[in-house]
Amino acid sequence: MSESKDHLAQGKIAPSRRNGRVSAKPTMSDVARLAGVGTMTVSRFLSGSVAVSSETAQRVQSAINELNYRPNELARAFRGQRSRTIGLIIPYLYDPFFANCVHSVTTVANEHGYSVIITTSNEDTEKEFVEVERMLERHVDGVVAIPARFNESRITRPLFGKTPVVVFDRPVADPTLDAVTVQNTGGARRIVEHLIEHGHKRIAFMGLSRSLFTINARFLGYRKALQDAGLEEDAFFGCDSQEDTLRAVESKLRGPKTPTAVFTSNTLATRYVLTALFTLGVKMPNDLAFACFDDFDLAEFCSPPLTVVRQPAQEIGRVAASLLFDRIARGEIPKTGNRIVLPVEIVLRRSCGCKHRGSVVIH
Amino acid sequence: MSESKDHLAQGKIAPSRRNGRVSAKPTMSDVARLAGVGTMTVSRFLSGSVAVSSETAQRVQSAINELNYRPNELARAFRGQRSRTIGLIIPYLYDPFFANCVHSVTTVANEHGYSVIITTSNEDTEKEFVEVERMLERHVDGVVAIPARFNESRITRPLFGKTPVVVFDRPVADPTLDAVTVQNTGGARRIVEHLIEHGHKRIAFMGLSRSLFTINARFLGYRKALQDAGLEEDAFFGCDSQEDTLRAVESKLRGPKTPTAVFTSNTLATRYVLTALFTLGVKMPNDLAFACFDDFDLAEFCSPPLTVVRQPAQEIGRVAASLLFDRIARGEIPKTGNRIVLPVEIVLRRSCGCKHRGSVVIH
DNA sequence: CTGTTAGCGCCTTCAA
DNA sequence: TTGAAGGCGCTAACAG
Repeated sequence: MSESKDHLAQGKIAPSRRNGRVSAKPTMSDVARLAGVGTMTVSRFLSGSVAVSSETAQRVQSAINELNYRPNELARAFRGQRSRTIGLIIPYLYDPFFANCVHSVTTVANEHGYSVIITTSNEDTEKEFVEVERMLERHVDGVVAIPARFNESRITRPLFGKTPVVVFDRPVADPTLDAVTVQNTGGARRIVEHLIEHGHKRIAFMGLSRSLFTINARFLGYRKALQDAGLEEDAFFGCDSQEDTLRAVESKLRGPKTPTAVFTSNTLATRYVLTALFTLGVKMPNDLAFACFDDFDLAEFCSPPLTVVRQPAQEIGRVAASLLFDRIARGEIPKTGNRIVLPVEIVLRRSCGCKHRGSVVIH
Repeated sequence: MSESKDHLAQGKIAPSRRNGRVSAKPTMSDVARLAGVGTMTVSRFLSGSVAVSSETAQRVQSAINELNYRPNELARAFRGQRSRTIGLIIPYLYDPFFANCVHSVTTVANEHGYSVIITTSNEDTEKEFVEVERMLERHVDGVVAIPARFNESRITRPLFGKTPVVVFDRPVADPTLDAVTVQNTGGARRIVEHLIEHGHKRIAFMGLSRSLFTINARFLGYRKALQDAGLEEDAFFGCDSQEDTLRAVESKLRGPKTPTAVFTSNTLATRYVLTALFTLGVKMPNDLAFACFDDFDLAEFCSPPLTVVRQPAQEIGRVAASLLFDRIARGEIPKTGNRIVLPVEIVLRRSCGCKHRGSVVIH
């Protein structure tokens, strides 16, 4: 009895204390008090989990309006099991491919009523690790990630406990994680075959580090195409900066076996190589035929328009996010994750030497 | 007495209950129990707010290691005043300018030990509003936003209560909000003057809606330049799609007063107009001189290389985020917000008719 | 249909 | 230097 009296007393002094604090946000019990009901009635009214009489509903609603009450999502997340938040990790944003992926992931998440905590790793596995921990401490319900330098990434099941994880663009060693990738090898192989069909015998490959999954996969496609045609490889990994790339391009062009075509393996390398060719005054496609992985706005307006392998960026993000929400809904961690491989599209423009445009989908 | 006994009893049964639940994350009291100390000692050890004896520190540390304990950031945020989270709202991500802004905002936030909740409004003020509410419910410590269609945006002080807000790229009507923008008018004016210096008398302006702050500000710069030179305006607002833009460009070129130069007011309009010119077979800069607002990768490789007004995208995001953390640290909401205007840079390439490259900074 | 109780994990306050 | 008590706002579980 005395206990319950205590509670009542508290209930009575609470409002004045509240009013004392100028800016305290109204809480559910403020609403309950004003409406003359218990907090659970307010809670139920908000969640709709259990019916409340339409008359009380009215009163609660007006109390909410009057106080301009908003539920404290932090308290909910803390109390319950779900934070309604997912984490999103990508290397960086200035690659339009990554930016598009982010756009679709956030869109899907918001459609599910979720918030997205985003972070950029800059390909730094240590920063990635720190940020993953931060996300886990915030109890995100799941994580979508493009792992930094895939093999070295510390993104593995044990780190996440029972929090679902979907990686995309690059898989990871851990087979229990879901992964969404594209036909990197197939796409690269096909476009190099196309260059071969144009009659090229000496085709160079330019890329960033081979320790990046996508770059390596594309290199393997390039290699396969050359091997099948009995041609010799000529690959350079190390387009880490404009200067390095310029040096590499220069030495290739001055070398004894000057390539007649070049294939660049992602947007960044493409930019560096194009700049280098521009600097050196090389004319495409006559001096050198050109094709690259990753489409971008205005590839159409380059001089000449560029032949590319296009990835469905938004689609990749959408599929990865959907997969994650699937996992979250089911609540179980699979023994073996899904491995989804999306098709790419070859877009023929002029830089390869084609006179006519065209496109082919590679599954 | 009986109360305290109750608590002790609870303390004793808790571990077994815990061990019963397979996957419960260890809590601070688990650590405390294992280390044979009170929870406050663990708390103090973690925060470093009060010294603990090095011997207990040892024990606590090993307990933490053994249990692989991570503090529950959700509980902290709930309990305390700070969520160590900021909200970030942008229209969309496929504009590289916006993507770069996001990159720098998240980088700055992470440097401050903060997480970033990101959302895209797609220029939809309703979605923007909903997402702001979600962020507020999550008790973000502050918000950085590019408001959707600035005048109509519902981003105003009352909505946010005492949560600090910094808008960037576009200001809002509310003068109490901090705003970071660039020299839109000055930059546009200068580049149009440059076209005039090339001898052009009929210069067209192409843009999205004038209800977008940046577009309007750039238009005003364009207008000023023409007025000062005694020339006639020729503006089109409505580059909302490729089709609309193509139609507009076509009719301009067929009209009685065909422009000899065109200025496009952002990346999107630029892309549409370039595509239209390409489709119609217009040659730059001879048939038509060209200049645009917003630089982008590979503007260098367009045919011809494009003359642009470049905004310091990363810098804008960095300044906006820093301003926000300033506000968060001070904890007071200003009567009148800061209005920071950053310079832009004119980058002369070939599309304007220049033979030589060059650049000028406009403050 | 509605209310009461209890406690999520942490840290502030008070007491030793 | 350390510990105990209490409560942040919410909702599951149990009464009525």
